[in-house]
Amino acid sequence: MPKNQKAATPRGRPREYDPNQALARATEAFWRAGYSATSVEDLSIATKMNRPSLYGAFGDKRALYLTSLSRYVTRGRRAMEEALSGPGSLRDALMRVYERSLALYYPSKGPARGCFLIGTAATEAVSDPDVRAVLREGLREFDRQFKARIERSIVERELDEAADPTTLAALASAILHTLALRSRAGDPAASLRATAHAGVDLICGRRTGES
Amino acid sequence: MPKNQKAATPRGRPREYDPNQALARATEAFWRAGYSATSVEDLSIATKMNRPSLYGAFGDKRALYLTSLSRYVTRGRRAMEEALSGPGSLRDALMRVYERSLALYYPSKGPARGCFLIGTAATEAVSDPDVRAVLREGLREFDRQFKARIERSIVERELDEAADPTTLAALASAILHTLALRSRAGDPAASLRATAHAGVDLICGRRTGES
DNA sequence: ACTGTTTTGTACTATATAGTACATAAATAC
DNA sequence: GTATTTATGTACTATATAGTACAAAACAGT
Repeated sequence: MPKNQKAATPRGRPREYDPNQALARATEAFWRAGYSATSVEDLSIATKMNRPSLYGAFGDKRALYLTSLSRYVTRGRRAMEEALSGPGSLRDALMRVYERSLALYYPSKGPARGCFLIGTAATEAVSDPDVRAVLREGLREFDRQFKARIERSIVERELDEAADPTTLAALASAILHTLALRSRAGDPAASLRATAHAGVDLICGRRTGES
Repeated sequence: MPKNQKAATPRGRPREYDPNQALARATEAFWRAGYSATSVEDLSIATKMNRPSLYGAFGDKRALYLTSLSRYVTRGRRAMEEALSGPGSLRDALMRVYERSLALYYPSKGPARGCFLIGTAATEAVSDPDVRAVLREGLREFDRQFKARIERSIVERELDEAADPTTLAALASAILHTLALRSRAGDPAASLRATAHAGVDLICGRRTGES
């Protein structure tokens, strides 16, 4: 039996928190108020960890924020892969992405909060190069995925082969960005759903107004 | 001669600051770092006003931020009216809006900063109803102006009368939103210009890839 | 010159916040 | 049991920050 593997029960006093859940709670705190307006005290309360445990587990506030952002981008990437690779047309796939995003932006309880990355990292991005890098790479990742799905639609003759996947993907992302922003501005979900539909119609080549 | 008018020279010690310029400087400070990360001390330095003068002139930090936001929206509305009412096609008008926005988002000196409203108010909007109201109304104002210009294009037979001005305006705004966001994420201005062109092509009814 | 008015600049208080030192607790290894 | 290891909880320090009190300064009117 090789003993390289992590010990079933580590040495000292066991943790009283679940690191993954704590990170989720910290993310929610940042999501509501943004990076700068969230104090370490707020994070301590949200995660139910005392301050020294927080520092021990995640480092300082900035490191915790960057970890939260990375986790959010990773999970977003997976959710998007799933939504885009599902059955149906390009239109179906895109609408699945937007519907899932809206479900995230409007939690069943609590106020509309939009996208964690777009809603909070955009503010810090100008003054913090690391946040900017995470934001830029996150947005690029979404661009890439939209682009790959659009390329597939061109290969499958669903879209005209004259269509440019890069710019169409940028526009599919633009729809996502406007949903992220407008939900945080308090727009009703129904109006954003309509916007998403109109955007998808345009991208998929149906002129607005046609039935 | 009626004496209701404001005195040419008011009573006490004259101000050593220009209120409008001070507001512009405060806006720049908020623009860089966001509302929460900007301290009153930062604002005092940026405006070259000492703290008591700041409070006397603009109230507390939050009031100053709301005033800065309102001023930005007002000026943005005027700039947009000008850009949209200028000569040329709908395509020309929309591109003027985007070009002017990019000029604002990428200052000649200093790092890219995106849109002040979108880049900073979106973060505060969830927890501050007043900021949320300014953000929502600001976005709506831009929607309204795009819509009015699009309606004009329909009347003038430039656009198909089946086109829906409301959703097309929402998409024109979406292009603006993605520019605002991506510039803050550090994307190069040239790539955003390409995105704007692609979006305008789609809105004005030219399929991507056509010459 | 004197008075009243408004702004400025210094200095202060009270609180919030980040980060850490240290004693205690809870587990494993022997 | 005893030592070792890791986590927890309290308490502390140092700094940052918001907001204000108060005296001095700079003007107008008389």
